[in-house]
Amino acid sequence: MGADDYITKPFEEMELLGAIERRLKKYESLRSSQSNEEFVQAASKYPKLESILENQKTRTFSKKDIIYREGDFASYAYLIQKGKVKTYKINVDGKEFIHDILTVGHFLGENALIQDTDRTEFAMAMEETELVLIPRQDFQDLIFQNREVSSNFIKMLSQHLIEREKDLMDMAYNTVRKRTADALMRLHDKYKEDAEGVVSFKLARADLAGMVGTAPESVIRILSEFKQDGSIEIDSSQISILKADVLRKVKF
Amino acid sequence: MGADDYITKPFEEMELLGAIERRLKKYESLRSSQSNEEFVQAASKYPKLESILENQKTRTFSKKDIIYREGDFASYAYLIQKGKVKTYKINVDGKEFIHDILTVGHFLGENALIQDTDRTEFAMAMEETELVLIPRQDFQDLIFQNREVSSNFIKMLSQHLIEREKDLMDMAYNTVRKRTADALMRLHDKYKEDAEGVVSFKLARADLAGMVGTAPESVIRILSEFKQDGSIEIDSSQISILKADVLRKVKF
DNA sequence: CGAGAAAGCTGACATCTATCAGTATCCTCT
DNA sequence: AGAGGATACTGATAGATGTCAGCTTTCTCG
Repeated sequence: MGADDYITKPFEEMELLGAIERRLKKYESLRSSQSNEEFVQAASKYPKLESILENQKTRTFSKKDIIYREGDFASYAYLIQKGKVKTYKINVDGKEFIHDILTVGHFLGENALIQDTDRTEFAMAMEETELVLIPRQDFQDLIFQNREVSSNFIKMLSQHLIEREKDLMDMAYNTVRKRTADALMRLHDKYKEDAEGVVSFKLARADLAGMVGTAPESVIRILSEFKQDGSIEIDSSQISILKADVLRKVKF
Repeated sequence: MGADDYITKPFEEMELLGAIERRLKKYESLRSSQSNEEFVQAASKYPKLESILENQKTRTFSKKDIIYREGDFASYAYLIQKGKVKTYKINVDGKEFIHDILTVGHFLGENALIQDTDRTEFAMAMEETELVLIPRQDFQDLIFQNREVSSNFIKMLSQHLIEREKDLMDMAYNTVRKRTADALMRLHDKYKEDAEGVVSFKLARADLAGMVGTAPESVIRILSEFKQDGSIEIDSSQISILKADVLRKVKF
């Protein structure tokens, strides 16, 4: 598959390229909305990529540190080695809209490099976080100088676009209640089960509200409904999903 | 710029490729949300492309004919030669959410070919419409077999993604009133001024509602407000934008 | 550990918007 | 041109959700 195209590249870059190709191949074969997380995890498990990344510069961030701001020049893409990061926009009234919550093994901030623009969103560390820095030029060379990779990137972006369009319709016509259930399911599918087979995660109500596109108070009320019917369990900011099947069936 | 890459292709394809490259270059240099329309118009003005397209198969559709359905195999991309087409999804309750309204010179249905999937949306002729058919394989060869084109496609898709993410936040936090004003402005920017410098277009309330993601009655009420303050003029389904500047400043 | 801050929660309330029902107007097709 | 259907419009109403205010619980950091 076009191996000749990068025969002259240094070893590290070849390996990283290979890993990203594989990541994209994997992605291509999946069509569900949780596929993003899956393929990124698949890539992060690739041992060669791991070893390369260990040799790179890293940087640490404390809770609530801003990693980059909307409008910033994009110097790096990042790989999360430890911690949790939210990417979000802020609207004219100062309300946050959270795009994504990323954890270990996820890539972060690559879009501005692909697009070759300034940052279009904010990224904030939600806890103590360590990131591997992938310099702008390295990343761009990787993406644009190989036809195979480019083709796969096109498909990946196209897939994301389709998902966003579905999100848009959901945002237009679904109730806050359903959107909240959907957000919980996205989180559910992203986190691992514990020993008892229960998925749980720590997330501020305000952040959940930012994912849903609503007010924290509304999220709180809806969560207590879900708690009433035994779908979830709440221990302050820790949310445990007890009945994912029930939540998935929420219609309004 | 990589002319060698397609030296062996037949003349027509070279020209079409060139036109699409130019289309993408043009796009790349623009960053506003109306750029999609602009670059497509730019491409359609390219005379060689026009002449090639004249030799292709065309097909006509009557008002309300469905051009393709969600789930269909995507056999063609289309170029609109005459008429008006809406692309939309339908949610579980049967409500339409309109992605786009496309007119003469716009490409249609190319996304499923890039993505290499079935249709993810519906397309319906809103009036008597004539489309040029671009066969699947031709289009895919064009897109994927040239690095330059691929790179530009990546940037284009990435740009669309950024726009959709903004749309998503707007959908989450803006009122129906503001979203309606925004939809009117999108239409305003897409249509040409008449002799008196006024932009007007014919659009069913239900379709406008489908663009905004609300009920037709809500759109009607909001339009009559805009009519009250002299921002628009209404003659049954014909809407004339009189004060675009006022509508652009609508906050809630 | 304790104080102060941050986050979670609850109730009251106003408002926006969806829905339904009914009427008026327009458009299409013969 | 005229009939019938589609579309536009209006009013009434109910329900969902945003906002504000105040209180409680939890967390953080010195």
